[in-house]
Amino acid sequence: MNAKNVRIKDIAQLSGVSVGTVDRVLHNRGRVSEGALKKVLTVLDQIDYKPNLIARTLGSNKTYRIAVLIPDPDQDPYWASSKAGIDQAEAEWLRYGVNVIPYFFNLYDKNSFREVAEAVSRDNPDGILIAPIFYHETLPFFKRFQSIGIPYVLFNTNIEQAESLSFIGQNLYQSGKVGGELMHLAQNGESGVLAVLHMNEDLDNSVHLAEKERGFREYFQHKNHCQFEIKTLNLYNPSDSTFEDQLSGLLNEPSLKGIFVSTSKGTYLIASFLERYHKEGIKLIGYDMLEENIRYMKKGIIDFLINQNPKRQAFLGINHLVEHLILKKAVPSQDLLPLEIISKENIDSYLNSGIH
Amino acid sequence: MNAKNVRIKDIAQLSGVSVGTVDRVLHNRGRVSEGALKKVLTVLDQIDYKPNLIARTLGSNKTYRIAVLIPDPDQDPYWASSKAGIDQAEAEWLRYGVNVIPYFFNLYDKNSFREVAEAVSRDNPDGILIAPIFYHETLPFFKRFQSIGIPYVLFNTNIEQAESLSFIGQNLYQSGKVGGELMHLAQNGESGVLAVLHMNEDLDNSVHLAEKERGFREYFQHKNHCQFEIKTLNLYNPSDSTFEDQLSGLLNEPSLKGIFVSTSKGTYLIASFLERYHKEGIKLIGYDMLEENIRYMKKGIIDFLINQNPKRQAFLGINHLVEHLILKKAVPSQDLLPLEIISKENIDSYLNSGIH
DNA sequence: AGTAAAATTATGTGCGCACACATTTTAACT
DNA sequence: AGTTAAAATGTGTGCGCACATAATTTTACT
Repeated sequence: MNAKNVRIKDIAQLSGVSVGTVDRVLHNRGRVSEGALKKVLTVLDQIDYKPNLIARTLGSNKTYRIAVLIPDPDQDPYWASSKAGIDQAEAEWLRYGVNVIPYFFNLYDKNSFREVAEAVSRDNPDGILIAPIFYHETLPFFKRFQSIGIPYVLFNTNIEQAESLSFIGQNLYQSGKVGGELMHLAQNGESGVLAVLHMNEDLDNSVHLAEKERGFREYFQHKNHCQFEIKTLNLYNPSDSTFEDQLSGLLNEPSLKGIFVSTSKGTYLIASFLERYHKEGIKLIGYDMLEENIRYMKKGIIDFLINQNPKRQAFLGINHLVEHLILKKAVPSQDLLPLEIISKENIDSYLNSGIH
Repeated sequence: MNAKNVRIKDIAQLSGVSVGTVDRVLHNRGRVSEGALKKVLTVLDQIDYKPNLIARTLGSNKTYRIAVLIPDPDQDPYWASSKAGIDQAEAEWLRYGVNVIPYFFNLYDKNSFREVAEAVSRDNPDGILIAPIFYHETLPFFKRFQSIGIPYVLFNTNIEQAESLSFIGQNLYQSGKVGGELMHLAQNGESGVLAVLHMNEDLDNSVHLAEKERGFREYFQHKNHCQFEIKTLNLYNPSDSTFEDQLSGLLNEPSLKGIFVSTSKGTYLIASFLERYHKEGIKLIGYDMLEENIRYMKKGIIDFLINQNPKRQAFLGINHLVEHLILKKAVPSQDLLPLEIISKENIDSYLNSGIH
């Protein structure tokens, strides 16, 4: 009817060249004279050409391979969610010739990461989505990927120096502040002990957890009528012998009013302890809608969850790569997801809704 | 790598007829002899033919007209958000031959709705997206649309009897409960007066607001240690003479502890009154991230907002219609969006993120 | 049997794009 | 100026499908 779409043919006509030339300009294939290039570019500048994705995939029978480098989903339900997002994205793009190839590394083993990353660069994919949870180990690979010209997108954890195509995640500092706000809300009084709890093998290597703590503390800093004392506790493997000692030390603190856990897996672990020791009145705030966390929230043991939406993060990561590779669109260098607050009353509404 | 897809051509070859015949069988267009029909059907039965939807949309060079029936965006910023979502969806699908035709009706005038709905059915679009805020006036039109075979999708407000292709919105009852939960959290004590405030011309006709109130009250019903008294107030046009009287009557209530406003526009109107009268300590909870609401939230006058995400609702509405019309996909009969909780600390994270 | 009409079946075209290949223009030499 | 290589540009084909149209077969009737 109206608003006919601009086709390559139209661009060719407008700039007085053939479609072949326009094609070469659009794809930077060279072999175009300066004059023609200029003519086409001015036309492209004036109109808003959006290639017909459908026709494109039909025309070129290409397939793209995107490598995904994440921790083994079997080790942690958080990463299982990421995997789900990746699968969903693949299902969506499969018909456009996109193949996603997952590479899993051991969450607790840097060497395994190195090996797998090695394998990725050997397989030479068209694009890479990566969760760079090992800071030091990841850096050299970015250089490598860059030198062989494979675009890579980061998610979950940002590394500024990575010079990645784009990062998808959250503002972790602000996330900590939201944790503080919720903790404050959940409290009745204005004093007592609050704990920040990290569960990680290697805290030095994981700046992201420290960022959350900084935000949490910052929130209370600015509330001068608050008298809370904030303690930090680093726990490692739950099977470790010191684990239970350290934790029960904390839980026996009589004026303990709340715990803020910086990781999703840590959240339900702590919840299980609170339940076991029948500690009530201690507010618990943690991360993500893992199955276990949902259970403890419905039981009333977890008060709030901040949703990092691992599924959507991974989904968007693939999307960005596809947009870059196939649609040749400019992707934002940062895509910060909202800090979703999950409570007992709205949790179901999140569970029932798709990824969107 | 991946299994080659079966094409119409292949089916033709296997059954010993031409592609034209297969095409006629696939689309039930008749004009096929019994013998040929049988041959094709047996082949179709044995193999799993999935038509290439991409090629299909390319091949049939149809254009689709989708009518959108919503209140005038100029009357209420909430509906301006919806309009924005519609525009975004149109931009996305324009190149695939989808045209969106907006029809606006007067938010305060049922007759205007009737007239515009009449116009829609006269124009005979391929699909309709509709915000059925006038319950009684909308019903007959659904019958009409059904009889002439135009698929329609509802958003914002659900009408069970509508037998629509799909509904996009939120669980309003649950939304009220979230409001209750947040109000409870924001309170220091466990007693006092809480107000539920509706701003609507015609409350009888708008079940959706009543649903929110029901949820809100229900939340406190089940908290037996709560001593709150909940009052309901219906306000109409803010330019009305009784408006200010009614409202100041409420605000002068000495034990008023909080106000829950059921509409987005109402939220900032009340906020402006709270600010003008310097009423502090009255917690205010309302709906949606309208510009005005954002301002009052940052000022600390609005404590929480529940995000209905009008933009995304409308966007998804168009998407569902497109998926039904063009891609012939099965769309879910309900798409309930999450009840997003917005606070001072996470509001920016929502503002910075796109629609996704 | 012969012919026209109807029913059935086969072929051709275009959708917008990518890409291979043919053709023309320009440049670089003898 | 003439020849050739190189650069630039244009043309043609196919992707899988829908749909129009052409070609063929079947049926009906003189």
